[in-house]
Amino acid sequence: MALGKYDPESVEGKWQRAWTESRCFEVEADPAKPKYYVLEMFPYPSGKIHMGHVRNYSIGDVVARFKSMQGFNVLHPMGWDAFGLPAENAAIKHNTHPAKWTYQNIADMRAQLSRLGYSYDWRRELATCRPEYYKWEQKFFLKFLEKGLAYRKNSPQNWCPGCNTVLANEQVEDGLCWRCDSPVEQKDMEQWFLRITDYADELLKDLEGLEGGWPERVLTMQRNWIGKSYGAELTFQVKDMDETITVFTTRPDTLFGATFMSIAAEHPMVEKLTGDAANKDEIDAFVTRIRNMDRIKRGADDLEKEGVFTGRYCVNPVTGVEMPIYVANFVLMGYGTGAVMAVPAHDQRDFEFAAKYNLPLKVVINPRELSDKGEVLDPADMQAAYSDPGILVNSGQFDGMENEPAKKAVVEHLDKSGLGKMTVNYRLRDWNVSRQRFWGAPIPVIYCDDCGVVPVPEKDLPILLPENAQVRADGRSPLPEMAEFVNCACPKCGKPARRETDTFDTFFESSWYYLRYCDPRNEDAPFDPAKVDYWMNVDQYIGGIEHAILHLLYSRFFTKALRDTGFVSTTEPFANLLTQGMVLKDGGKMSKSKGNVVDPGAMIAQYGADATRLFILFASPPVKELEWSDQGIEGAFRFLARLWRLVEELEGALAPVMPGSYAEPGSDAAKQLRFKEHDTIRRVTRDIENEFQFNTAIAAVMELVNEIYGLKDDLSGEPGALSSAVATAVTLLSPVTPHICEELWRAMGHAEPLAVQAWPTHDEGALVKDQVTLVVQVNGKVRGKFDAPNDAPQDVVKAMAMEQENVVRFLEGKTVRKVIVIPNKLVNIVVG
RNA sequence: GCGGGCGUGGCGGAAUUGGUAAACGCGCCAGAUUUAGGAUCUGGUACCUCGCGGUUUGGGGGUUCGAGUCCCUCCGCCCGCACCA
Repeated sequence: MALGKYDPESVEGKWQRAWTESRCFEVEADPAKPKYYVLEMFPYPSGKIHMGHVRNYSIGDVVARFKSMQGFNVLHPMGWDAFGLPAENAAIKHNTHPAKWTYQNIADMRAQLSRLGYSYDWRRELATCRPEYYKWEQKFFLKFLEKGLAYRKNSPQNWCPGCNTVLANEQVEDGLCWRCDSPVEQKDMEQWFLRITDYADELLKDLEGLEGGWPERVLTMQRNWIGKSYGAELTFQVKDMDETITVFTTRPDTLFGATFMSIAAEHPMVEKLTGDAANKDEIDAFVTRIRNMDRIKRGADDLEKEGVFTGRYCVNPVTGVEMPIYVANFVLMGYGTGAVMAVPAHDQRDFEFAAKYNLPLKVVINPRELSDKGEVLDPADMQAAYSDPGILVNSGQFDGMENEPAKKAVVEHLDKSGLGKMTVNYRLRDWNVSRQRFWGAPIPVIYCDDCGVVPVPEKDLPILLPENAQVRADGRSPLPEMAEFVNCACPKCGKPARRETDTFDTFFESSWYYLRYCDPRNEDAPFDPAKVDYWMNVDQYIGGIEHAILHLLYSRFFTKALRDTGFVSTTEPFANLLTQGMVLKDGGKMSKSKGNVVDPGAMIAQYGADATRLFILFASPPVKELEWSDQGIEGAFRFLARLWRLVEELEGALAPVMPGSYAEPGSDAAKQLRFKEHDTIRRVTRDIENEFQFNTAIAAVMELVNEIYGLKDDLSGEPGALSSAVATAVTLLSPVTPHICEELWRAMGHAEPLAVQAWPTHDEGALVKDQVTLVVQVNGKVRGKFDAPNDAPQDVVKAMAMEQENVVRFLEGKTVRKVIVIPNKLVNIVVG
């Protein structure tokens, strides 16, 4: 069989068909075999794959093929995160149903992905918008309701006017909608929440177990997001009212210095406190202004502190001081209790606020240096709050204590009268999963005038998204207007009732898809627990850093919630996480507006899938950003053509031997090639296994190919040596560029596909050289090189080093003080 | 402010973890071959120097026979969180 010219298109099509026909990537759970689950974050079916997808999925494919060749039973699935807004917006634009747009895009993208030759088990493909899929999350929701993990409440929520829906806290970035960048507003709404805060501590603690497997950056981001802080809740009596206000503070040790109180504009007490205030109008105007302020402005750190006095006071429980209560613009309802005891001497914000409104400062923490001198900080001298540690003063019985132990002592003192307790506070809020959009999974509850909120009985699932819905031009969901959807009978009393018209946040779907892949066609259950037990956890998860908090936190929570509702036994979904870097062009992100988008389809058409994969894996290590280079992909193509020509030239001489199989004594050239061959096996295996350093693994194969080119003429009489080395190069490269490698493997005479061959292992014996080259240094500077027998005795090596011509020159007239010998590597002669 | 990461040729990036800095590739230069080529092959390519040699991993200092790698310090860049009480 003559190879002819390298034509990627025909080679790639041929092997893609061959893999499909041989079903070599289809796998089943088999407890007798070691498993490996490699998963790439599934795409949103936008219609077109981009270079980010190619990078993500190429990384995953190398891992999958490599592990498979190493003998693992590899689960490598692909599917579609198919609910979401773009489908709805496209449907509005083209006056069609979101499903139609979505399924068309899925078909298009599946075809594009297929052209890249990824080793997916396509039988497991899923789309989250299919009732067979979302049915099960409706069931999960019912279980969550039963367990109290889902609940409904009315509260101020993030409203995106651009998307016409609420957003979870995680979906608001710098006050803007994560999807459309509209400024997010606050709106009081009745919504469904999942109690992710119940898991705050576990989510935080279990991050320790992910150490090493997950990037430090992601762990840190999750820790910050959960935001655990230790402190106390202290309760203050409102003067002349039968009301109390509870604050959260990390500094209970400064309680004696609390001179006023600040509460958030959204605090439920505002109305009660100001009901009969003389300046009620002024207060209301202030509260309204702050509440309507856009989030970016309100969150800016240069925003001037301002507030308004409510006319009410509360009583400091330890000093009896009457503390004026202010509504202040810097107090957030979403953190702690929405009320802060103000200690202007020891908190910078309170300091600034006190200066503006002329409120008293009281020093209660004294710097140690001053205490040692018998002095006390004078409020009149203070230019800023003193927030460092110190010794308590002006604090009654606690005077003289260190402030750290005083925290506990003060709280214990208050605890006797029920006014204080140590608490832990989290920044994390419960997850709002309601969305006022159409293209999502319906939330399975019914509202009955008599019975209230009634869960849909399990037998009535799935609640289907109507196929005859007509999307509205204004973007609002058509569901509330659809009588046939809304009107239903109360499952409890049978009277007419109304169906919930909100749908789930799309992150609900992506929080468990990795479980469904284990058993995607199950019609009786979300998955067979035995299959999930076999395949889970995901051994290697690969995706973008943008999901560091959103999807990755939700999925971790979901796994724990499903564990507690009896669906799974695992507690963390993803053992190892690789966050791949972005693909850039001209130093920036590829975007339509910049006009710097490189279309993968065009690259594949011009250079082939193999060259595209090779370049994207070679140009940069996976975690780093990758700068797209048109010359770079050309170079990748050139290398493949060079490899092709090598096999073509040697074709008649090559025998279908296994990689690394040549072991005859042979000529020096054969020995040299054999060394390179086994060294390459060692390096490539190590580079892929340890750190996914595909770039250096590829470089190693290139070196081997260069070596074969250099030695081939000397080895024309030893075809076995050449055959073995070529087989090695082709095999080691095959996870990266599988098509061309299959073709060359076949050209060597092999009958079985390369994809199902065993990954080669190196022979230590081949790495032992008779002669080694050592470097001689004089005072740490390289002065010569020489060859010596492998593992020659130190004395011999030392003597040889000293005899080197150039070394002699540098030793002249000097005294040798010390000679350091690193066996088979280096000699350093220290002279003085 | 808090936390995480990074800094190596013209460029992307290597360096078996303390042992020849710049592997591999891109680009560039020269030559060969070719009707021609953006194809292919050979050689060169960190900087200074004709050369001997000297200098070089953001700057400075330290440990060591030996430092890109370890320690201290300063500078710069990127990312995340942030009026968090």
